[in-house]
Amino acid sequence: MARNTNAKTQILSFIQNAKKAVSHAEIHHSLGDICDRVTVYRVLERLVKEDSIHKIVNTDGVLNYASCHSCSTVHDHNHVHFSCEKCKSITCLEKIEFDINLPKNYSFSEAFFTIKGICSSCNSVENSGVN
Amino acid sequence: MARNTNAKTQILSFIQNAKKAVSHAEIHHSLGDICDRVTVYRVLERLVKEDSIHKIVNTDGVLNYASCHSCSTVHDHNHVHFSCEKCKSITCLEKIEFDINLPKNYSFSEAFFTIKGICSSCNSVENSGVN
DNA sequence: TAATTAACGCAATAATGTTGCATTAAAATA
DNA sequence: TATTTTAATGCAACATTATTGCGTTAATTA
Repeated sequence: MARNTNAKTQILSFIQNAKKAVSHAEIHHSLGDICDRVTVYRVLERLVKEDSIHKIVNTDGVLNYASCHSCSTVHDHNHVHFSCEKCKSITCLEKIEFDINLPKNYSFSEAFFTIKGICSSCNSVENSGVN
Repeated sequence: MARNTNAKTQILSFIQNAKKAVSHAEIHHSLGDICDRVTVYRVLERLVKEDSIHKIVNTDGVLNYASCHSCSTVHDHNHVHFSCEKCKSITCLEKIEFDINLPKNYSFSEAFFTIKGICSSCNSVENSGVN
């Protein structure tokens, strides 16, 4: 049976409190010496398998992890992610709808939709002249 | 000014003839000793910048490269890619339409849409009982 | 054909991800 | 609570992927 270890608790908490999707490197650097690099990989793998967090591939190929606040019990992975070119944050845009009409004989399994651009808060900063 | 070298010619030709998007590793292994690993990286970077090929991030974070046959002069990157879970191929599904309605104050730059599933040819193989 | 310099090869280095195995500790149970 | 079980960890080694610097090669221009 799965166990609630210190590493798992802290990593999950870190991801849940983050306002954006975070990478393995960010987690490891931020949590410092609470556990080994390898443990972070293994905990992330476990959390994804348990459906506590989900994995997002950034547009540059970097893997990021996020807990989806709107997904209460079950994660709906088929929503759109937004990747900000300025602050590099990845956020969920769950409100966006899309239709999938695959060609004949294709089977659907999962959708990974990411839109690149400038996020709301970066646009505000830009407009206000502050940086 | 940009130069047409042997490495560039062969790599571009390999990508154009491929029926699916190919990774750096696939290109380097297939073309063997025509050039160094580093050169492959640099040629791919150049080809992307020149808009001769485009870069696709697979759902597992692996970068793949493809020349888009339907994009004659200018590449339209905002179409959907299909990633087959069985044969691992990545193909373009340019016919799929989607609407993007970003929330207030977000700016759009580029869309990366990938759908995971089983492709047509793998489904046919499965149905015919052959493997 | 000579000059220019983009592109290359090679070596070194960094970053990222994986595996094996002995040890540790979470939680089930006696 | 003490003991047992084994999931989870740390550490070392290794594999893969990506980047950088620099001297050399060769594609293009003059």
